[in-house]
Amino acid sequence: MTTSGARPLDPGQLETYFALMEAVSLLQHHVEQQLRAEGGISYVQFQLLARLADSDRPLTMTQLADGVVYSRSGLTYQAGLLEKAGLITRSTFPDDERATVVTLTEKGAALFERVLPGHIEVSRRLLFEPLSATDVRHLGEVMTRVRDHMRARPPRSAAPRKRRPGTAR
Amino acid sequence: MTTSGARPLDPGQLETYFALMEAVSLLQHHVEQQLRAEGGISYVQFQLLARLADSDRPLTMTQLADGVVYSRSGLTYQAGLLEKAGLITRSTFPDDERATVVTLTEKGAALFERVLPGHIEVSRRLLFEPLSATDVRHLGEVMTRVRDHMRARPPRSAAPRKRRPGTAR
DNA sequence: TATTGTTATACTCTATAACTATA
DNA sequence: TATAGTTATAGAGTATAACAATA
Repeated sequence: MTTSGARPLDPGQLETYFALMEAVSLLQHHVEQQLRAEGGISYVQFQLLARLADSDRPLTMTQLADGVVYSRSGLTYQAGLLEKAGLITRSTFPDDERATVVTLTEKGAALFERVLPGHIEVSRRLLFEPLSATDVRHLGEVMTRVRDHMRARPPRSAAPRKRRPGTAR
Repeated sequence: MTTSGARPLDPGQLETYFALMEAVSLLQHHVEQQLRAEGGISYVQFQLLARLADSDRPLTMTQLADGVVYSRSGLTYQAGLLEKAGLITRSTFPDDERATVVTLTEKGAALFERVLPGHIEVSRRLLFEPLSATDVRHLGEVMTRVRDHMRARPPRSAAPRKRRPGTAR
């Protein structure tokens, strides 16, 4: 193995990849700062609040986790923090008592509303300021395609092992 | 206060922003998995090795940190790990004895070479596969512009400005 | 005094595995 | 047996502040 990736990228590709990674790292860092400063929350927590704010009905833990967090316990941890801060509530889902439904409290909704403008302002100042309308449209189109591609194509080599259902471990 | 960012984004902008953030989050996650699985290193550590591999001369800690890590102690921590793993060495810089110069060991260079193909393969499969050559060129051009914009325009509200001891907080 | 880097420390976050309870 | 979620726990990473040494 390890020969699977011997084929080099085109020169421009590597540059593009690094520019993308570095730019987004910087963006993430600034966004984290803004959210922490103005709302005392992390970007992960912001995403969870955003999902709940976006949905007109409560979400189960599993629905909430999707794409935001990569382990169940990670979500339980974050939900615990949000609940302790009074931003969400958790309760058993009557239709399936294994599930937990998560609701945004008024305080949570208010915090989200309070934090959102600054969040948008950061993205405008750091990301959109140097871009034309055409750039933005193209970037959005391209990254949407990439995102959907990734969602549809889960890891191949990244997974340590194909675990069959029910296997130990 | 909090009205600083009341102006809304154009509809497409918010979508673009979230698509970008989610796509790159997924990409980062896969990349971390690959690096951890094949080389036992994190993306931060990969970046540090990459910088050293890219440079024909050793770098000081400060040069190495630039853009990769946001605190001095964070770099010291990472350098400590890399040194303990035998991937780099640190020694005093004769010309300025305050500085530490970092050198890639043969083992470090070998690890980097070993891990790079898989890294490239992940980026190809997840990022580049759904993109045309034009998309890649445009994406690279746009993200380079954004990156340079961010580098040139450090945080406004987020900056841990030089504060004198005893200031608020 | 300012700068380079390290250390001590506290904190946040993540992930694996074992667990409970429902289906 | 499988699924939803929690808990226990361990480990990785980050940041702030105090520090030492050099410029």
